[in-house]
Amino acid sequence: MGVSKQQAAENRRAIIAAAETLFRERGVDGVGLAELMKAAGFTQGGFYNHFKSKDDLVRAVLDEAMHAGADALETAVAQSAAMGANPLTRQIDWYLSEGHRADLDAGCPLSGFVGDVRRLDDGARQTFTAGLDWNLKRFTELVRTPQMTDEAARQTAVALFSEMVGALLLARAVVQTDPVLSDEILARGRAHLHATVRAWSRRRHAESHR
Amino acid sequence: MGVSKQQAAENRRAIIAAAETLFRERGVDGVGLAELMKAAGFTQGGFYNHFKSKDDLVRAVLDEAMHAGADALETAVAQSAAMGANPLTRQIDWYLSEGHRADLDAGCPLSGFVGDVRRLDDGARQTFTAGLDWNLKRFTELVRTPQMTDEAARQTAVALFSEMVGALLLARAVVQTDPVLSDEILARGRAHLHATVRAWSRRRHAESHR
DNA sequence: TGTACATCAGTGAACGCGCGTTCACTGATGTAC
DNA sequence: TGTACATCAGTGAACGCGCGTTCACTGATGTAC
Repeated sequence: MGVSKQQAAENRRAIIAAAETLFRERGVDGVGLAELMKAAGFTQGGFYNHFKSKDDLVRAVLDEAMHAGADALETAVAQSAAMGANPLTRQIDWYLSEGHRADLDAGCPLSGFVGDVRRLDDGARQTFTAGLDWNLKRFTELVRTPQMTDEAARQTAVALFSEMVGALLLARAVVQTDPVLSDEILARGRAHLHATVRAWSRRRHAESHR
Repeated sequence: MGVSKQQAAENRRAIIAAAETLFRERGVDGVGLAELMKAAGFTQGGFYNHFKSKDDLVRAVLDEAMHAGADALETAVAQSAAMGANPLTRQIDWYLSEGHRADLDAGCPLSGFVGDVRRLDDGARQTFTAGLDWNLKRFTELVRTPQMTDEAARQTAVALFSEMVGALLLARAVVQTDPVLSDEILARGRAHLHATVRAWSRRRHAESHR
């Protein structure tokens, strides 16, 4: 068909975007290349002009998703700072919101792919691991107060994030069959995480008055 | 081949057991019926003597896994009681142990299937939901102390279990690529959950001295 | 700046393969008399 | 209790289908002169 290099690069991005949506909704194994290429607006054969194999695409999708997730977190933190809000509290509320539960396509890639990643190839697993690593480091900074040790901040960040992921996944797993239970899991997760955040600030306060 | 009714029932159980192992390791979509029947010691065609379809088998597997998971929890609680140990603390330590992380085949079915269940058919999702529901009720009883309200016990149980599931899934997702991070997630999960349990007993103590 | 040609992203048909499911058949089990 | 027959869990080949991948071909883009 003859297409400019710029157009080709855009098409590649379109394939990755379509694949990310489909993979998150139905799993990597649940989506064929023909369907995927059609969703991106192309025919099946063109796939191998952009990717060496389906595994290669999966790696590209994970890579893209992790970068987008990191960007989204930074944007949210910057917005919270501009509004004078606590970025951590806002992140908790967004993460365990009904909107995020429904937004499989574009939500947190760590919870989106955590169930599949074990079965993906080594490159995809490394990308996922790097994304989790970055996320936990960033959370550690958000959790941190001047009074906290490195150790305490890290401990808190890992525990907080684990609870966020667990609550979101459980809420998503049952939302179709028991929306009331699903809502309850989200609400109790938010309440508990808020209480935990409040508990530290109280502790910090107490320590600073010693 | 001509087989007694008892033998046929045992064979059905063997197929379910083989399927559970394979489904947990590689996902429902990642396992074919031919391979599955071979793993159970039969040829492909016999499958439909026991199940109406693959979806029917998936439902049977979920059902079996949920009952086995419930039995395992009751057994653990009874053992803890017999030893005079706190069943909740012991459950946390087991759940976030390296052994449970490695034991995909027979560990908690809720964390084992939470990633897949969204994509399974309605029967399987209902079985999963019923299993989660039971589990949260049972956890609420384990968490409960005479001083706690129903509401507080339920709140705590849901938050605890979410964190356990999230930490286990994240630890499993990265164990191959970064075992140090994986171990850290488990250890920090245990530490945080223990601290949370301790915090309630302190609070209960304080309240009872009012 | 204009012409000649190599590049390569696109098309769409085809490949072998494994999928879930169906089928005709076998023969010990289990039942009816 | 013994014989005749229906049942049904097993076998293994076959079905159509969609999978990931390969291929020959097209034609505008992009480069060399």
